[in-house]
Amino acid sequence: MARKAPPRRPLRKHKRNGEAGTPRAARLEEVARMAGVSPITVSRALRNPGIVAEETRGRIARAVKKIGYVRNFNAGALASRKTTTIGIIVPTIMDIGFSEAIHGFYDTLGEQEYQLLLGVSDYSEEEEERLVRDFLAHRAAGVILTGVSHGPEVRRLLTGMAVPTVEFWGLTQNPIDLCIGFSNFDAAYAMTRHLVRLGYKKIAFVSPLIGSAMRDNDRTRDRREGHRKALRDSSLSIDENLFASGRLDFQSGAAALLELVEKRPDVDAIFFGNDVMAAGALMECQKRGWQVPKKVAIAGFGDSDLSTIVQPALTTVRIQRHAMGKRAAELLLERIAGNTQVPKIVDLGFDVIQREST
Amino acid sequence: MARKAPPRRPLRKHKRNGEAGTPRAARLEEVARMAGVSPITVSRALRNPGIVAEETRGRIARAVKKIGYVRNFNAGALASRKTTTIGIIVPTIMDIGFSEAIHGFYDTLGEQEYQLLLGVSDYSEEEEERLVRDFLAHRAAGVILTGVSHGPEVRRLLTGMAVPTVEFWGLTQNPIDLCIGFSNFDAAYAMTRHLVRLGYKKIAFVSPLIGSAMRDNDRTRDRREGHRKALRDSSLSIDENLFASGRLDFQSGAAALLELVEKRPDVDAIFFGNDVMAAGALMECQKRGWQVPKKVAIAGFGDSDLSTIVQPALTTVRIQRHAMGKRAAELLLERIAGNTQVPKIVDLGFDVIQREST
DNA sequence: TTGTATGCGTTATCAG
DNA sequence: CTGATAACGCATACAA
Repeated sequence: MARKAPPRRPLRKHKRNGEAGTPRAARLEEVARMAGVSPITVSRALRNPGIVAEETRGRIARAVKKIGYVRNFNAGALASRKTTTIGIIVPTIMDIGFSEAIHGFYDTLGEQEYQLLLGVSDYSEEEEERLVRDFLAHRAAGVILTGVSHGPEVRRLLTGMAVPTVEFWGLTQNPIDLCIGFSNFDAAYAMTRHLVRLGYKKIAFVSPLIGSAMRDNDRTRDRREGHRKALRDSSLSIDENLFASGRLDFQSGAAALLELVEKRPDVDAIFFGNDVMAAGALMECQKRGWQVPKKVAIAGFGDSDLSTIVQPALTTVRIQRHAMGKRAAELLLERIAGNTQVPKIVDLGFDVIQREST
Repeated sequence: MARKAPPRRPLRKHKRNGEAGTPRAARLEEVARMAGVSPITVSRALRNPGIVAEETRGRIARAVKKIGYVRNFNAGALASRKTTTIGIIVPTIMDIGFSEAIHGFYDTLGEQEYQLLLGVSDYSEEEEERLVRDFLAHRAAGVILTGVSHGPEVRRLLTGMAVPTVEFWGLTQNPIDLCIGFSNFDAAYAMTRHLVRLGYKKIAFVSPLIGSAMRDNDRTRDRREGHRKALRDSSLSIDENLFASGRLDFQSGAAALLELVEKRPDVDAIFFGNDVMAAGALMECQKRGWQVPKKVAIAGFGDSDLSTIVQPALTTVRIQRHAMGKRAAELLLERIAGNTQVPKIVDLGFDVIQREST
């Protein structure tokens, strides 16, 4: 029983890269050796050329080129606990509004040597949370979220890890960190009031449903509520037959138009929660020879390119899509840079654009 | 002179995290301590739960939750020399075609726990090269590029680091690694031949110009050349007055139409290199009361949603936008997984869709 | 302006 | 199924 433990052989120090199997990417050290300097000097030359002597820098540059050295952000991030990665989540990229916002980010980020991690949530809070987790696992320097309502974990994660965050496309008094956008409620309210002023009495509202789950979301809900409030404030009755919804595409816009006209033949205006649906309805009117806005007025939301192209040109709500992205990125970068003077809530507003369809 | 060197004080081992200043993200080790296991076990439980005893796994899960641990991909990537990051470069996201392709990637990547680094090159080869470099610095597991012509460095970098790569939206016999798409040349050729068969003789072509540099690119060039070849093969003369170009938007489509009609009043068909421009031209015709296709036939490229909505519905070339993205991601993932049976060149083809505008 | 020593948080490898 | 140890490639802190 009382057997002695076997004498402990010294553990063989294992080299992970023993065999010359897979070719490895070049390391800083190899560049350093070739340039006759230390690795840290190469590192400096690459990140902050100004602080390295010109002559040294030249030798390093040559070595880098010759060896084909490519930086390793992962190692760098680990050592410095910093990254130049920004994570952004949009519900979809099939909506030109979000595409344009992303375009806006790019105008700011591109020049600043930041990389963009893109997440598409498909309007799902669960998916959004998963994506936020991934961004944090990447130790993203900042995160941009669409809208102002998220799962509870999202806020906890982001504040817990103290990651600069911008919520855009909506407004709230209690942002996770910063927020920039416009009030969906106010915008819809304004449009409906505008329609009332034009003399319309039976004003319908169409909610776009989105994502594979075909749900609405906080933005859509806010718009619908803004519309309802405007009706109440105008002493117009709220008739549930004047509400419809449908998938966010041309066809469903046309379908919603027909549905409403059938339910309430006397409907005199339809406010679509999205330009695309409004354009679809406009096309349907054209096909059927219905005069717009004579038979029925049509308004959209978003002021996409479409709205000036269709006939008649579409009355719509203009929002600052590109600016929203651009400014969001600017705010985020300032925040990351440690600027404490960054405004926490930025309202970019909206405009009701009266054209020919109302 | 002969002063002795001062006795070497032992260097103070510096702790980087001496002060309790910035709160640090929790580490694997802390979770391990709380769960009463070693860090490596936690690591395993997180990455591959199956190989850890259920009971152990439970304790670990609880500790993770309590501590609020979030994985650190940077450290993981460094240690394993692997990432779950895919880099993709598109020329723009303002074109619905690319948006839809990205959407396609997502349908594949999302479920596979990969993250997406997005690069927008704005149709610039220099920018594309910079982005590829960034992706490599992130040690992306794979890269997806738009089109098949790139700066020379791009190929060198990608092959040099042996990064699985898919080029999409075009076809070439000599891909960097894999490629999937359709022949822009053949597609345009087919459309023009189609127009010839319909009896048109004066068939114009409009090249969309893109990016802030307003250039064309290999895809556009291929389409134009396909068109020219079709004319030659049909024994139709090539008249430079039947070529125009303009920014890729509605307005420029309308402008190109007017320009062509002015230069060649007898133009009987116009093939636009992009649906958006074609739709713009269609709108212009409608405004002016020009019958389409009676006065002039109009064809587009891309089969976007627009094409079925405009009146008359637009004849166009359908390409597999969503499938291109989805399949590209599938190919890439198989390649990353080490599957050597992946086809190197995948032709998704195209279809000429005859509607009412020709 | 450059170099030395050390740590970043994880995973591969090998042992049990 | 779990653990001990040594890398992974770079940047910070400090010294020279």
